[in-house]
Order: sequence, then structure tokens, then C-alpha cells
Amino acid sequence: MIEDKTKIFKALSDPNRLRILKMLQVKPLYACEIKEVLDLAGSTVSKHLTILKESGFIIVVKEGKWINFRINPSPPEQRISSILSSLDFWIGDNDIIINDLKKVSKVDRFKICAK
Amino acid sequence: MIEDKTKIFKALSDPNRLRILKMLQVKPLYACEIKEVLDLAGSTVSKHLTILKESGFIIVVKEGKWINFRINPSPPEQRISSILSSLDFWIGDNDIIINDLKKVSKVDRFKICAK
DNA sequence: TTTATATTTCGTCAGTGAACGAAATGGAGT
DNA sequence: ACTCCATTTCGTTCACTGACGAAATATAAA
Repeated sequence: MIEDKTKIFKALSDPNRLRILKMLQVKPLYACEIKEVLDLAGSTVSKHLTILKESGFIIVVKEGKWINFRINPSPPEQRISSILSSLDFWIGDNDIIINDLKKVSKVDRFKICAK
Repeated sequence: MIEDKTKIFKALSDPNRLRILKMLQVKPLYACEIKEVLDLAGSTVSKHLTILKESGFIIVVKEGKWINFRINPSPPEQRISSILSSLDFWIGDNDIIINDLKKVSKVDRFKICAK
């Protein structure tokens, strides 16, 4: 299937998904943290995470009530490993991303979620 | 603009555009040759070529009546050079692509076009 | 068991993208 | 100037994508 070849590029074709990957590069996050930083509806964040998961970029680790999303340490194909290991080359920083990363490292996950 | 970062991935998100890049890797082609191999309407091929041109993957060289499309020898950004110089890694072969490449190398451009 | 919170699923809507055919543009040759 | 043909532009249709809120699911804690 030639469509399979486009799958990883489609996954990288949305700004919010690029922001999520850059955030996860700093540390694993809960969906509610990502929701807070991106300022999107929970259902929208969930959709983006599903796409990143199904294309092989991230994995999902359940921790009781929460679900930790993290960069996939053993991706299903080389193209993905290649991108993930040079993420700053493929997705350079800009104002928005720098701001995201600031929020991610500063913030207490238990304050952000569970208001 | 964070949308700029998605531009090259969007360009690579369509199967027909991947096929075009692989064909152009063999040699420069006229639009009418590409049209013939992909079996698409001329206007559709033109659209794909415009997207590849505007994202920096290919260049356009006029030759009188015809227009030669070719892989960009000096792409505007490193991510594109990186992809173009390892095109077989980023876009692996499959039945469809192998068949395209066969057609491309066999065929006489003046028989295919200008019937 | 009831309540609270995290995440997913569902239904819907607006915007985007790919396809086509028809018409427009532009160069080559008569 | 006229004609032919390669390519682009235009207008339309259809499918897909991203966004939302509401409802469903699942787990933790009270």
C-alpha cells in the first residue's frame, strides 16, 4: 500500500501534533497537561494523541487514573526513529514552541489538572 | 509561523506526490509524461507539481513549448536536502513505484506526449 | 456505592484537499 | 495570423480533517 508511506507525514502535518511531540521530548505528559498548554478541547487532544500513537511516534502508559503519553523508545520503523532522534532538526523551535516548553517544565501537573 | 513547519510534511502527505518525486529521481520529466504514468487529469498533475515546487522539492525549467520538472539541486532548507538525498530511505519502493519507474525509463517522451 | 476526574467516543460543523472538465494562457511551427 | 499542443487557472464536487460539546467509560477516593 502506497498510502502507508504517507502515514507518518500526515501525522506530522498538523501544528498541534508537532507541538505535542516537542513537549513530550522534554518529559512524558498526561493528556490534561497537554490540553492545558495547547488550550484545546479534551476530545481534540485525545484525537491528536491517537494519531501520534497509531503512526508510531508515541506510546501510552496507564498509571491508574492518569495516562502517561511518551515518545516511543522503540518505534516500529526507521523513519520514525530517525525523526525522533533528531527532533530539533525536523521541528525547529519558534516562539510558540519555546513558550510551550517553558510551560511544560515549570508547571505542576497536579495543579494543572484536577482543579 | 508554526504552520511553515508542517509545509514540507503536507507536501509529502499525498501518494501521487511521492510517486512524482521518485520518478523525478530517475530523470527530469515533462508534465505530460507524469500525467501519462499517473493516469490523472492534466490539471490534477499541475496542482501536485505546484505544491512540490512551492514547498521547495522540485524546480521548473522551461524548454520552449515544454516544461521540464526536476528535483531541486539546491533546496531552500536543510530538511528538504536531507530527504532528497536519502529519498529511497524516506520513500521506499513498492509495486506501484517500481512499475512507475519502469515506465519512466522505458518510454519515449515524444511518443507519450504530443499524440 | 457514590462522587469526582481523566480520557475516549460520538455527532456535527466548517475548512481543506484532491479530483475532474472546461476555459484560458503561452510558445512553436505553418 | 492561425493552429496545435503543453500547462495553468477556474469552478465544482466529494471525501477527509480538525474543532467543539455532550455523553460514555474507567479508575480513585470518599
